[in-house]
Amino acid sequence: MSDRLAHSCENCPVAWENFKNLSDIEIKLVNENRYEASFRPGEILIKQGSPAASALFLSSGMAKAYVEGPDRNNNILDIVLPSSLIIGPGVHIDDRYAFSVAALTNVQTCFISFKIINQLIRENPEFASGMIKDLSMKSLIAHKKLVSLTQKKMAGRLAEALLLFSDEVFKRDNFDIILTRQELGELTNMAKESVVRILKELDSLGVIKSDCSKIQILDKTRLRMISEKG
Amino acid sequence: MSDRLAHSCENCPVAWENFKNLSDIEIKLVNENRYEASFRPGEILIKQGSPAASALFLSSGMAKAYVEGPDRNNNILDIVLPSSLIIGPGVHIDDRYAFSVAALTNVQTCFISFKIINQLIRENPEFASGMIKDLSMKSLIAHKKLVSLTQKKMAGRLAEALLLFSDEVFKRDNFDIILTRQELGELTNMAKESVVRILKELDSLGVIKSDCSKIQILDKTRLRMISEKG
DNA sequence: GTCATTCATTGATAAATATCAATACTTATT
DNA sequence: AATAAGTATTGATATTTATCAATGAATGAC
Repeated sequence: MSDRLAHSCENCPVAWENFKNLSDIEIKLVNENRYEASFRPGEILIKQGSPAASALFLSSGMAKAYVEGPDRNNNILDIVLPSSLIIGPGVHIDDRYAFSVAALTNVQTCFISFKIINQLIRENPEFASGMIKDLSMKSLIAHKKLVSLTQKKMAGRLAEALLLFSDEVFKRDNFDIILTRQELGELTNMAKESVVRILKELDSLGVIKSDCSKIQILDKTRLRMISEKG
Repeated sequence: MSDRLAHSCENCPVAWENFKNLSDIEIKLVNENRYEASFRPGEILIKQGSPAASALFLSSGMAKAYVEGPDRNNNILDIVLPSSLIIGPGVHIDDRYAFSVAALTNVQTCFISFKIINQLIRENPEFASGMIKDLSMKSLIAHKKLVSLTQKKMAGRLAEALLLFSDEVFKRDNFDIILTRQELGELTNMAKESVVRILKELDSLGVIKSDCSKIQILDKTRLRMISEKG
């Protein structure tokens, strides 16, 4: 992890949408209290339980947000991409991060002191409102995830994960999945062996082509059906 | 469901904590745009998917918040008690309720137009901040629920639910559980028959006494252990 | 009070999924 | 290149949990 200060928020192409609600003076404040850092794959950006002092943004790369359960069992909550605010809900409650974040690729990040964020919430109602929208959106996603994990069977959950990568993360139909089978299991709540078996099954059905880390979606309509039918 | 306007927010003993951040004029505004309604057990206060115009508070009674999955499978998210804000996260996003709420007992409610809430968010930074805290707290609870539902086995999940009733809802060790076995299953993500079997098992272990709707916790330490060990 | 309906319980069985063990394959390191 | 460590795959098996079917108990409607 190497530190340096670079670029500027004013014209950042991957700035958080809510920063558009800030005045020039306010965005300058953010910019002056911003620290860049870069991470390599596997390195931990945020550790669950540690004191939460900053909000985090990726300027490039991908990371995973996950909760560590008892017995080293993890649940991957989300694949984190640039432009999205990473701020554990615990920050507003008990000053602790409620989940961990680890780099999946090389990652460039900006840390912005939570003091500044808090000040902006109090000074700029539009910004506060944007923060509420952001939290609400994440809450909605969490609801969906809960229903998916509890009501769908393995094939449906894995299909959903593949669609996440295709539609949201890579925005293409063939990609190098950046998660191991173990991690895919942590995302979809199943054992790594089950991930392997269901990938193979989807492959033999002709819905996808799966060769180690390379995934190609052949029949997206069918994959969507499997995802929805559970 | 009968309507009438009564009491007043100014000295409501079960007012939402965040209303304490409002000025006299603001609380008056809330009070003037408030409608009371009462419901009987089973009646639906909020229907998932319907247009979201109001925030809801219980002034007395208990309700269940639940998401309706495909195929009439429900997940009970939470038991709702007085003093807590009920406002689907969808309200800030797409003006739809993201979950349903149904009365478990006779229930007195206050509906407060979301327009007013939104206005207060923009005019009163402390109130906005309180709203962010509230959303964050709910988000934290959702994380915990996710981990619990995916990583614990049935006995652990049911033990957790019993502790919820004992510690949060009734604040006593013997109570008339207000959920059917079916609903207990929707809360803990298991079949109603499994609920019956595990209650029986906990009973024969001497941890609880379970007789239809009457539950008595005999060994809370042990119950907590079962809940934590999974 | 009687009937109908929902709710609770039980046992038997089936389905879903995890675990274990062995092996092959990759990747990084010396 | 040889070794080691993590990763992927496969088959066999065990565990967990749901489903089905039958019955009794409780509750509400008339």
